[in-house]
Amino acid sequence: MCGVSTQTVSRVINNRPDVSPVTRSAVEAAIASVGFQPSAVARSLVQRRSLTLGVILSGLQFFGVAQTLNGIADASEAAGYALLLKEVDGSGQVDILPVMDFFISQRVDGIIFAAPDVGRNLSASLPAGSPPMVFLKSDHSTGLPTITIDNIGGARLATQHLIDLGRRRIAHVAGPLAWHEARDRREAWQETLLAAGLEPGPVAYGTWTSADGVTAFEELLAMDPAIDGVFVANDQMALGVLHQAHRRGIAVPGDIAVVGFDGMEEAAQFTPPLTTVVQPLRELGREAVQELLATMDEEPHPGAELRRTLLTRLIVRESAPLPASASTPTDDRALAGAA
Amino acid sequence: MCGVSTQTVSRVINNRPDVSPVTRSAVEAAIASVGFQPSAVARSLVQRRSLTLGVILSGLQFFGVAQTLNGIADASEAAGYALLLKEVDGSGQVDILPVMDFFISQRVDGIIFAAPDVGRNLSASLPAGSPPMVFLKSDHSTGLPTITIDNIGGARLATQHLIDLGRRRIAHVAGPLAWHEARDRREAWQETLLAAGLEPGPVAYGTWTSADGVTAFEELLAMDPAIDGVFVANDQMALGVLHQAHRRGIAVPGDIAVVGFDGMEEAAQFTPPLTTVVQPLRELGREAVQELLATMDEEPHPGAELRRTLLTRLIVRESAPLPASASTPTDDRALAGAA
DNA sequence: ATGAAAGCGCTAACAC
DNA sequence: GTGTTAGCGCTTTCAT
Repeated sequence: MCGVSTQTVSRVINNRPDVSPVTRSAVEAAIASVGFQPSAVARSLVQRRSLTLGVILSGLQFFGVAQTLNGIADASEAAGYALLLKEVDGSGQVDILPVMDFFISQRVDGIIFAAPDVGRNLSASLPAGSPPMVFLKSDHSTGLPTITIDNIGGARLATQHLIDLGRRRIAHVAGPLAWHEARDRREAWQETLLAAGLEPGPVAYGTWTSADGVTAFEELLAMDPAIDGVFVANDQMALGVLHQAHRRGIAVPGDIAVVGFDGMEEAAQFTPPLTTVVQPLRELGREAVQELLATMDEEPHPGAELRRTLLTRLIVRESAPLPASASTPTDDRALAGAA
Repeated sequence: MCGVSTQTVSRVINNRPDVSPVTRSAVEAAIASVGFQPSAVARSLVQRRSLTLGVILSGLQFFGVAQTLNGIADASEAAGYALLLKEVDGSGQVDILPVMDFFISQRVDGIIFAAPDVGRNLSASLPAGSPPMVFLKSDHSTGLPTITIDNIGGARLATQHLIDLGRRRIAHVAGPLAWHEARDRREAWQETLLAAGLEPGPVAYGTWTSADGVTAFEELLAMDPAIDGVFVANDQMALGVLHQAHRRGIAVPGDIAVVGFDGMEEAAQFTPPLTTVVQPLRELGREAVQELLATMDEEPHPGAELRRTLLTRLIVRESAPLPASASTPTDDRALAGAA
């Protein structure tokens, strides 16, 4: 100590009121001169909180995941929390337990789970001292605190739009069914068609990539050359569909109308510009953080099950334009439940 | 303690040899039954290392950044290191010092700096107890340990390809000059043209987005309607260029040939498929981690300045096809310096 | 307004 | 093989 000693320094650092101005500035000077940085590690140890949130995700290369992380980083930064990142292998079921243990040993104050899917057995076997968690991509049926995009509503929007356009033979390009999003979108597509008295068209599968969109579209055509509409489960695969249609001389939307899902910015510059369902993904990330912080504040209610759903909206562009007789149904579902 | 006491437990956890088998299994049983997780925080405190790497980046929404992070996560996971993530605002100069202080207070073992640019004054003013750092996006002139993509070589490759194609009026769509990548690519474009005895065409600027590609292309046409080739500084903006060309009835590559930069997977499904320069970004992330770990091991050489450059390669597609008389110059530069 | 003592959960160094 | 002692750098509690 270059003057007085230890306890007072702590008080200065934490801006406690009970320090005399002269002592304070003396200490501050000393700190600055040595370039001293208090150890967050030691502080975490004694205070039993790390001001750190754990994030577990997979598939950073996908638009949606990166976008969500963006929102998470944003909100946690604003709240003064650091982010401990864990990317897991996306293929196959994620074994969540080791990751949980890791986060627990790191004493994170909360965990955001944004990997594609969780083992069903999870809720039962959560380690004892687990910090609060929020799940972003599971379905609500798990009984875990969950925030999701309204995939069902979004897919319904997309499919209904194709129906309103007068299409009758509507196919679907789905994502890998290990992803909850892929299941929901396919489901809603099918139900919407049935509800409209139409027979569902063929389904092909891809792994979200644009190259898969190409092959999936080929499969659809092979299964039924007469399709006049396609709902594609994400924008990247939709790009592949548009590409292959162009290559084969199939007019979009003339012969086949195409609707995507994601709302990535680039979709407006596809050829033709893509009608797509916009997901509030950044919002999703922010919500997750806020929800987590809220949960941490009020420990009394461990039973209050969180199930929030963020709504989507349809952006209509040339790949599946408005019906001729339309009024203004562009944003027929607002972004509710947010902020 | 449910049997013996503290030190032995530590030995069991760390798999030390000097524990009797019976004691070991007893302790392990106890640990499992309580669901005990050792505190990484306390361990960090006493060992003065956190097994954590700090990553500072901005612009997660951009293909390149997310891709790099992917590589970083990959390699650090493999090496048993956790990742502390800090996203900063990309617009304008990043004030790195607060972030450094944050990381220092968190006692990270190393720092990867992947934000667009660093203040020139940095090298001088680095805090005293800074852990080893690696810079991914700065140019080598800073005197800091740096790993970069060979933007200059890549841009040269792209431009030369257009020249070889017989184009004579070659324009450029550049990124924001605050990014070192944008500066290098523009520079190399210009030099390559001059070296070939051609006058550089017009330059327009964008902020990496596909929408900016549209407007930038319009600006180029306004400046010089006779351009017959465009080198675009990233694939997303190139998408905008292709889109706008199509909209205006300009044939690609017939009237104007287009070459991008990034090598994003989707480029193969653009209309027409995009000729582009592939960057080994995931590799870049991995290299960064490995370099950092290596530096941490051998403290003796603080002066050994690291300056590695990862080479790019050109993928030729329809937007700027091979010259008619070509042999096989597709991969005329290999991915050297890697692995 | 300041200091002294104790302890957060672990490991290193040395006994035994 | 196992226990003891000490201390990592901080904050709490209680004296002064």
